[in-house]
Amino acid sequence: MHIARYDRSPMAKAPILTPQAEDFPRWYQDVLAKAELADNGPVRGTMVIRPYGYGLWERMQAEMDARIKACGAENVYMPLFIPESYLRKEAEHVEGFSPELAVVTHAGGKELEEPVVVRPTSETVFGEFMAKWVQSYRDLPLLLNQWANVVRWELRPRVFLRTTEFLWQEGHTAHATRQDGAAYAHRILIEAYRDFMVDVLAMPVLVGVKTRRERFAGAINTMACEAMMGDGKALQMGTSHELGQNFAKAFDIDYLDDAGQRQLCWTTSWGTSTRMLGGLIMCHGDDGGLRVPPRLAHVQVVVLLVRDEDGAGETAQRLVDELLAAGVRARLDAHTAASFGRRATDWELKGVPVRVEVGPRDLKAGQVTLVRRDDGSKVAVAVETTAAAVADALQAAQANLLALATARRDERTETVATVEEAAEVAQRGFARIRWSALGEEGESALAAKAITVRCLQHPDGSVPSELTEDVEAVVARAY
RNA sequence: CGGGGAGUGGCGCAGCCAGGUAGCGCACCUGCUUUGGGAGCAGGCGGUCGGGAGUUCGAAUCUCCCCUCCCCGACCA
Repeated sequence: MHIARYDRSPMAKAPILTPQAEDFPRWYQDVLAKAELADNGPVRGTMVIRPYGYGLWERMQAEMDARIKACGAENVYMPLFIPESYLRKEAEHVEGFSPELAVVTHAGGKELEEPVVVRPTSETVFGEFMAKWVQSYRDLPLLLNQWANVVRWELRPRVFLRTTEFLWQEGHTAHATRQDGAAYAHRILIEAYRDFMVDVLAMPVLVGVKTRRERFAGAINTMACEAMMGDGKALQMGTSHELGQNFAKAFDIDYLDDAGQRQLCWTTSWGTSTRMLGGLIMCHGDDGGLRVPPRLAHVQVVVLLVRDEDGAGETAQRLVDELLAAGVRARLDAHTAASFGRRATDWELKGVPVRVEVGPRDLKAGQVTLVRRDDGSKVAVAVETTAAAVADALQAAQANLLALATARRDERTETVATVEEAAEVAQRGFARIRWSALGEEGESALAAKAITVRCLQHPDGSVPSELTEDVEAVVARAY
């Protein structure tokens, strides 16, 4: 068994993609097009998600949905249209969202008496119906989730990262006590979100609480998962909010406790979106394109038939069948009308974790060539051991991507003492600074330089329940 | 909304200053030869040059008006 490394000679040819180091945003655009992930939609800020991109989203949905259900929530569907009056019931909420609302004023050929809003999020509709469904302490906690599209009119859209319409899941829950609501919002953040992001996406996200400035409109506490991208900038991958009793008051979500007393509920909401696709691309992508972690990949292995000679075609098909039977998401590329190099390059652009090359040359030796996308390694393996070798490679690739992303994050993170140092470090990565040394004044000063506090956390990475002296702010430039 | 650019086949661009048959690369289609790292050759399809008005024998090119988009600064999953 020999190990080789695919040498991408820098002098050989013009790069397929704009190199990351040359222009990171351009590289991102190139990947979207070349990996056939998405196009811009006809209306500014909208996106068309292509089959390969949507396949990744479907895998995200499946993994997230299982974790959300494991936390006890059930799926529902709420309407796209919301009466404008609902939004106005919670003062901070409407204030936070009004600039980006899409409002329907005309329908059915005439002007509507009351305009309807295209949901930017569904706290208000959930509030209205949770009030109806919750009567007794026995109805609590009420744990709901929905998968839907939402619309927030964006001034500076970027595909996946900030689009006017995007897909997401939004969870909404009602609880008897503040403590129970807080615990649940935290549980979702850790057990559903962080677990998924670290374990499946191989992204070493930080968790913490948002400052008052960054808090969700209408929440009393916002927690978030923050990831570092390949260029050192931060991306919020998901949020979980304690809404206190703000929405319960606005929508009369109350119940009778076991002593027959009327009590107001405590509610939460939490969401993750197609933005995670953007995060995935910018976290793991390299100059050869996307690199998809195996546990997420909807195409984990492509069996690439080099040439259909000497029974290579039958062997390739048999290997695909074997892999599928072993539970591996495998696909056959027998499109030999296209050159080998073209097809290899295209699958690398798409980031398929493992490629098995089957051709007459290897088969004469009873072998196939196994290539890993994460590190470019090539290994010759005996045909009959392919399935086992693939399984090992998938596992190793998953671990390697997480290790690489963690190493980069740690290399680009520095603990500093002053606001000036924080601003300096944030030019290339994350700066950690005592919140007591930064404060809201320091936060404002950084904001003038387009640097924000991504989250507050304890030095050990845990989520603070109160702002004790040891709490640190993670500050960075962000998408 | 403030500052800087650009609109020409699906994508990326040249042509404009010195008006005169609308071009190039990629992609796409057909054929042949290829196929172990982005194939080659030959032949093809495809554009009212962002819109309108004007100057002119003649406008992608000159003049005026309008529209749109992109990039950098205040909000967000």
